Amino acid sequence: MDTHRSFHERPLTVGQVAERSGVAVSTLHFYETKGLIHSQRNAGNQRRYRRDVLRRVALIKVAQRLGIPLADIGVALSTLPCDHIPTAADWQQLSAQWQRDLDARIEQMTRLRDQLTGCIGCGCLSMQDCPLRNPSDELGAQGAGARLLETD
Amino acid sequence: MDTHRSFHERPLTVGQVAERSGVAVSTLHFYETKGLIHSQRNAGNQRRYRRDVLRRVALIKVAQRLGIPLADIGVALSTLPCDHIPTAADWQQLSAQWQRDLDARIEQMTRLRDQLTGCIGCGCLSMQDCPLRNPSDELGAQGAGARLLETD
DNA sequence: GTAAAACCTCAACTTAACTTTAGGTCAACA
DNA sequence: TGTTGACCTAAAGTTAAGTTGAGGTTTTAC
Repeated sequence: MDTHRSFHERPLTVGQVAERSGVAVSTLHFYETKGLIHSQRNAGNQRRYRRDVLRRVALIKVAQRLGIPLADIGVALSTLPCDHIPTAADWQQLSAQWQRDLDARIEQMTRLRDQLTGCIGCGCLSMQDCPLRNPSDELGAQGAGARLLETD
Repeated sequence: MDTHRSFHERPLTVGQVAERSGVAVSTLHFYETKGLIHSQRNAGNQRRYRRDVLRRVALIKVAQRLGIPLADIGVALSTLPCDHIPTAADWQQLSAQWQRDLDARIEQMTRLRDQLTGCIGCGCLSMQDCPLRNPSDELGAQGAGARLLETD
């Protein structure tokens, strides 16, 4: 039993993490320089990862799919404890923020789709009061707010 | 009447396009080098734009909000006619593709949100059969497919 | 008719997120 | 015990999407 546990808690090499997470070794090095992940070193100066790094990398990738820049992901990840392996509650708190982001993004995309359908797709080429003109329709994590769309 | 029409069809300078579209002059130059927009030159070699360039720029920005890279936007825009000012039908055809993209993106985001809610947010930290492991869940225009998410 | 504002080109710089290369070290195994 | 594959660092290169700067020309406005 103890043997079994220690097998499963044996730290991972960078190559193993790369293979299991699907990112390149160079990317893991890169993430480490950015402070997104952390490692211990063995006697020969090689990286050894705790297994929860896999979840961290997974979350990085999920966040990237949401268009969140690495710097912001780093800030979010830094709320995780460094002194112990994150618990379910730790992860939950982290993902809650991104769920709100996602909800907002979905809503904005939906609005965009409706506008595209109702405005560009239709005959309102003069765009007298096209909803796409709305300058306050921002797409959160993307940063850039919509700009004024003039009549043509 | 004729005076009025010619006023409205007078070509725009790059500064006017910049102001009315909300993008920088340098960006318009840049878009032109990428073939995303086109201009005529006056006697003094200055750019003069047809008014429909505003719609083109607007569409570029909408597409960018969807995460579509400029190169792909260029391909889509190249389906517009160069020999005449695009009609409503021309624009409609173009936007139809992006509506499908949008639909797909919205669906994927929704799925992602549900997974985040149901998986990372919950206690399934061992992730034996976590939906986020699903390697076939791609985010179209983003290019990168989801990678395998290993158990930790 | 002249001065300021707007325009021109071309090249170099910027940021994000990586990848590649070079030159060396460590570890697994036959 | 040697050699091959995995690792190490540091620096340079890459792509996307622009921005900035230098040096010169055109337009516009008084």
